[in-house]
Amino acid sequence: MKAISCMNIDESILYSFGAENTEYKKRETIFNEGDSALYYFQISEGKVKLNNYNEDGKEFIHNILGKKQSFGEAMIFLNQHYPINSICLEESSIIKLPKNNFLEMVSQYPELSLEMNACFSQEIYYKLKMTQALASQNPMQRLLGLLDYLKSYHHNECQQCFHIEFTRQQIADLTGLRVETVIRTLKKMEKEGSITLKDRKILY
DNA sequence: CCATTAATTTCAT
DNA sequence: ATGAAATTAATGG
Repeated sequence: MKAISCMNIDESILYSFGAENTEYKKRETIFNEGDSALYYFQISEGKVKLNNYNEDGKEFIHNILGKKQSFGEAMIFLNQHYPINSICLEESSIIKLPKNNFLEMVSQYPELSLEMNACFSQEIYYKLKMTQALASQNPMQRLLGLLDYLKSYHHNECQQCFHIEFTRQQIADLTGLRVETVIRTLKKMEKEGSITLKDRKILY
């Protein structure tokens, strides 16, 4: 299956429709839960996490996105507020295109709609798989759900050579597990041969 | 070096 | 078995 990085629109097209580039520092917020969704965002450089905090302050990360990936586009088709926060994990350069300009762009480049449908489909498919995995009490099932989800972003079909570029803490926050549980479960998985741990890298 | 951040272990529950 | 706290390792200036 072709992996789809959602959604990578040529930067020059974005600029021609009035997009602007904003630099963010590490830990800086791009938008907060409750803000109205007014822009399409695409990462030019850097890394962004989408998260929430539960009632006792524990973080849940929905996704971590990198170069050439977009976020917030689903909300553009709704008159809704963001249900999540977006925060930069490192110094990042983000292109943002106002909603109306975005819609104008899509109407002039209808093929973007198709691409976007493909992206949304992919997203929904893996979100469902993640939801299934997260419904399990078993930490290993949760981790496998996340690993499959992440691996789906990349084409390489090779066995255990896909490097998970997240910290243990981030993995914990993505799966709703504690960091110690992640560490312990990863070790168990290595023993069973489902992953490889080299130095401190996780290969799946 | 020192400061910061991440990974792992220890220890109490 | 789990998580908070302490310890150890690595990274960056």
